[in-house]
Amino acid sequence: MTVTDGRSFIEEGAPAHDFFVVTGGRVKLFTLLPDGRRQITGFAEGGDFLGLAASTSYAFGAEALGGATLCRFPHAGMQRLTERFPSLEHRLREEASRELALMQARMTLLGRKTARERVATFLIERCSALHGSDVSQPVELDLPMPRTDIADYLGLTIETVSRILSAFKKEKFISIRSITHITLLMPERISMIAEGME
Amino acid sequence: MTVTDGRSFIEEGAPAHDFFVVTGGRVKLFTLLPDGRRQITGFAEGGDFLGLAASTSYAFGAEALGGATLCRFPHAGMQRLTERFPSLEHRLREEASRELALMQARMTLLGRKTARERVATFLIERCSALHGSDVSQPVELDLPMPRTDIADYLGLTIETVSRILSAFKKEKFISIRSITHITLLMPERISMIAEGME
DNA sequence: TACCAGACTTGATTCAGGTCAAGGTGATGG
DNA sequence: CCATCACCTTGACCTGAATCAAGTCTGGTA
Repeated sequence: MTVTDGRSFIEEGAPAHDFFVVTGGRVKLFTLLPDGRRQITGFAEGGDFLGLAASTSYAFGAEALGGATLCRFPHAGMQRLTERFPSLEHRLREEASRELALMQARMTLLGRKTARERVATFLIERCSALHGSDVSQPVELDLPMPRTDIADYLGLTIETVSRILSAFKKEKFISIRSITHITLLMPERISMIAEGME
Repeated sequence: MTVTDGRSFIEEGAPAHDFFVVTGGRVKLFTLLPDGRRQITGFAEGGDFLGLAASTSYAFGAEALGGATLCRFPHAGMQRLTERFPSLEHRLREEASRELALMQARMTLLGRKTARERVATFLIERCSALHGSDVSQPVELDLPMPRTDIADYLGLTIETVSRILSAFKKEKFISIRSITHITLLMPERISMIAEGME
């Protein structure tokens, strides 16, 4: 199943019949308020599961971020599979647990961190998604999502995200080679900021 | 296993050996930043599972809220149990999924809602935890947690929570019979505010 | 090479919620 | 019956991030 850029393939609140696995590209998950305010609750990429949080209806919407491919599994079929392979059930629970732990960290970010700390956390998060969490030397990052998405992910406005990236650049913590391509010059400093220790 | 009021029984970051079920009383889960800022990521009560989000170390701390009783299950024992009763694994996943959906809603609250909307959401949440989500007539609520905890749960300060409750009272949406005892006089109005539709 | 549209940046101003600082309240014990 | 302490409320003021408003950059097109 292929989804083109910006195409929505899960509608928040729609009855949940399927379960997805991202096989290629990237996807963003979000919830909306009636007046259009949006919270991006996560990004998913190759190998990630989608729809674990689904009961009878989806608790989130999902949209491709620059083209993505997915595998769709109807719930009924999944149930047959888990009955046949009980270890799959275990795997799914592990996946859900990992996601839960991530979300707790993100709740702390949204509830208690300053804008500067949020952006720093985001950079470090991207960084350890790609490479390990080695924070001792410069790292090149690719930010495949537009600033709007970063803002909606961090609970900020696009202007604030932009301003803080500029500030980090002026402070020589990062260099911005192009809109999507950023180098962390001092990852350990950014990591400190992310944890609220400046 | 009994835990007295305010007693901490899970240390954030400690190696996770156990899994808990709350059998009585209430418990709060939280994460801390190095400088003491706190985000309460959830409240748990009778029947709730704790530690689903645990991998090798706990992603959160936990503390009793006015005395609680718990059942402790070592991970190893759990594993033996799930091997014996595969349906338990399924049950755990369901629990984790439910929790995931709740957390997505909470991320939207923390990232995108105003203080007024957050407090309204909190009241409605408490309300539907006790009774159904019938929002048509006055409901009596018991808030067993101090204002500090409500504030840390909503990503606000205690002063803001207090001010907004007072405002709701002046607007005749609620009446405050005592610190812990609140009546929603117009639940449907509060519900509207919670969703950002005023 | 110049033009255009969409995305990003930057600046000026505003405001929601935080901070700081007094009070109030009510449960407990002397 | 009053003192004390912990928790809550209220007020005055401040500030970080939002909002409003121009620019600027980039990549695609002719």
